[in-house]
Amino acid sequence: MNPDDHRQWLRMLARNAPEVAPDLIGCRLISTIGNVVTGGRIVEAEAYTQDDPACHAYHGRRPRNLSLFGPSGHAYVYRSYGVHWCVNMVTGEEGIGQGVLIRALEPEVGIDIMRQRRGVEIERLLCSGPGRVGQALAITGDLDGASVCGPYLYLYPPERSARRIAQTPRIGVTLGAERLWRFVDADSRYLSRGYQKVKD
DNA sequence: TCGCCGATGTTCT
DNA sequence: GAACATCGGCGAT
Repeated sequence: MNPDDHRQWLRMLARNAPEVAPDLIGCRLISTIGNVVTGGRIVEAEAYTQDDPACHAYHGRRPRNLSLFGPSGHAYVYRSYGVHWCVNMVTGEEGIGQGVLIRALEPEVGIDIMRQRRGVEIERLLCSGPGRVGQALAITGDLDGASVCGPYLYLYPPERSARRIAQTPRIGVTLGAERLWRFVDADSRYLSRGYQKVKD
């Protein structure tokens, strides 16, 4: 990416999460952990904002969520249910506390490595869920706050843009459930769950 | 296909 | 204590 494109890319991520999330659909997320390259296309993402009771920033800064208040263009990695590592893209102005949870990828790079890490053969189950994405890409708390411009995590713009994007309630969220901030590639086979079409 | 359960870090009441 | 931005395995339907 040339410097101008790079700056524009970072400005894209500095907008508010509900605007960034649909634009992340089709982007490529790559991890290079231990000299191994894995990743794929983002097909499912959810927005969380500071005034949203489901957001980890809602109750203010905590040791765990500091990176969510850091500069956009970085990752916020947290442990879910004490078991899984989930990755977010930090968005918005620095200090606000918002981001986009990456919920599913279409596997593209290092598929056999991801099979090993996941202990699963079926490609469809490699990255279809936030905990699965973390495991397949070997993302852990060590990457909390890491830049998405390397050297461990990379986020690339889509190479083609024509996608049908659907908008649904977020998965597993009770507080703030009325916000339709889950965005999916409507034609992808790799979603963590299907979606019901929202009435026009 | 569904629902329950266990694993278990962090924060809240 | 309980809830939670989860997942995989199990048994019942």
